[in-house]
Amino acid sequence: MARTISIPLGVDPAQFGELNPDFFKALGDPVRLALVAYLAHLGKPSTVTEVSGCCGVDFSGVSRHLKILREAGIVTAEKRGRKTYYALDADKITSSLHGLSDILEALSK
Amino acid sequence: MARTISIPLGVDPAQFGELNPDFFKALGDPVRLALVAYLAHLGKPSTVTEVSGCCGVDFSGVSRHLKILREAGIVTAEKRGRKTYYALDADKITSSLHGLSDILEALSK
DNA sequence: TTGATATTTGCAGGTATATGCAAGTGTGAC
DNA sequence: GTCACACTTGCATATACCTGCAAATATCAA
Repeated sequence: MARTISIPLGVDPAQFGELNPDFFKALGDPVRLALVAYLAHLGKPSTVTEVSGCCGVDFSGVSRHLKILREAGIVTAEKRGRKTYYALDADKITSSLHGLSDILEALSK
Repeated sequence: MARTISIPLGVDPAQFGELNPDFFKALGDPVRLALVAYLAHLGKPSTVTEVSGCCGVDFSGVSRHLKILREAGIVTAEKRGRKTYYALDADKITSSLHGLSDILEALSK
């Protein structure tokens, strides 16, 4: 699967912010979206064990989902001892959303 | 596939705006994201034929992709004669993005 | 009516994704 | 060292998805 979109002919690549399908794909799964909501609810870096059980999936699956979220720049992962703390990466999420907001702004002009 | 996420235990459903995985999943495909960018570039309601050829997929595939984008509330479709005009639905996109922005705001508090 | 245009849908293929269970890795406690 | 803990990864299965081609539908033009 492509990591970035191929800019269509006639579209100025600089016209819009970065548009990465992997970012949206990562959020396009109900479990991962629930994990994001739950991480926001907890409001602090949390472990796989802590967030498991909120989505009805095995913790191994949660681990995999968190990896996908991390690779998409949605969460950060920090290892401390035998625990890994996952937290929302607000800055990266914001910048990933800019591509879309730019499109909407361009439309209203 | 679930249409909405199941709210994790301990999360107040009213705390965040609507979070629909189908919205993000629709944008999580390189072709569909390119279509969105191209529709924005054209800046006007456009037909399947017009946007086809910008993504290297058969027009039948483009038709299917546009249907997915429509069902996700990203584009509108209006039939006029034998043509169907697709256009970005800025309002719906904006409101779908609010769920995420709400999360980010809640984090910074 | 006949034919061209515009789009949608059925079908079949290949590929990708999500899941649970079990096994593996690494770290800390004793 | 030995054990439990926290997490990750391999494997197998089932499901979902994207794609092109061809056929079907619908509208307009002549």
